[in-house]
Amino acid sequence: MTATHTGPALSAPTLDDAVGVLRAKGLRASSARRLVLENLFAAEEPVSAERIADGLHGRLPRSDLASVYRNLETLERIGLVRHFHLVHGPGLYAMAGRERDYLVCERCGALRPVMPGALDDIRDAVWSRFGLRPRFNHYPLVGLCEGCA
Amino acid sequence: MTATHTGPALSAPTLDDAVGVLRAKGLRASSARRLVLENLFAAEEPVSAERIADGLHGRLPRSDLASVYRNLETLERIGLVRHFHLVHGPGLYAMAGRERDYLVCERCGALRPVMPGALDDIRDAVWSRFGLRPRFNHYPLVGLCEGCA
DNA sequence: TTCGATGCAAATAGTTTGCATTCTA
DNA sequence: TAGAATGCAAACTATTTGCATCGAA
Repeated sequence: MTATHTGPALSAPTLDDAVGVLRAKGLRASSARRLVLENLFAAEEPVSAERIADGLHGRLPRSDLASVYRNLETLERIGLVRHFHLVHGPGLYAMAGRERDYLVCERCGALRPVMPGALDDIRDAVWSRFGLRPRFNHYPLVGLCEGCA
Repeated sequence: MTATHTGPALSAPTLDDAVGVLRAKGLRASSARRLVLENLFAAEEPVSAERIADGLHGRLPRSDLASVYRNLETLERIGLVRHFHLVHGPGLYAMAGRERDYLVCERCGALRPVMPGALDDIRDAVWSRFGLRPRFNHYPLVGLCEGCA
């Protein structure tokens, strides 16, 4: 179906670890590929492909957008990277293990990140009622916050 | 924030009801607008703007895609129509009150529609823990089904 | 020295916008 | 008959693909 990697996040706390994973998978650690990883490690927040291509607004060298997309797809396929969507705008990418789950108010736009474990009860409830083990890190939970409800 | 109508779904079981709502809101019941409504009433499933523009594959006259989008936005703003997204592909539109919530398996693509009320427990749990009243009808719940987990 | 990866350009999908014209209320 | 809505074309955003070339293993 989707190319989404669904196993456990690979452990890659540093660029060198990530490069090690690449090699272990028989993939090449090209300079463009490393640069994508450098961007992801340097970014404190999840970033779009566009933002990676412009080197986080020039902090790093710029790279080709199509190659960025190809590399993000590769890195996601092997579990080093995850991407998700907010309500508007491009997909956002982060190193696996750094993701948060997001709650978004559809009226005021308030965005609340929570640690992935915070939604485990909810996940369990969906699993026992519907036989689907949901991840809430691909799409945010969209609704009305207390102020807007 | 978004133009999404967040109040209760308007009651419009027939085309004439919907036209009545339009007029009550001071909006015009142009023929293009009516045609969009006819498409939505005629479709058993939620449909894309493109599919409406081609008259449900020719069952109805075709209309201009840009106008279809504009009309869907108008109809959604006043609460007659809702749209949501699955994992891939265009947004899908349906008359308000006809929507389902969806559970999608990210591996095999299995799509399971449930009545909106079925997720009320989950909604309540999210509300009490996080102060967000989620709707699960804008994005599906994405995860792994029993077969794929 | 091979084949995976790159960079450029062009294509694609989905949606939005500008504007002169048409039609509803 | 005023202004809302239309239809066409063009722009736009996000993403993907084709292909000749390059470079990591």
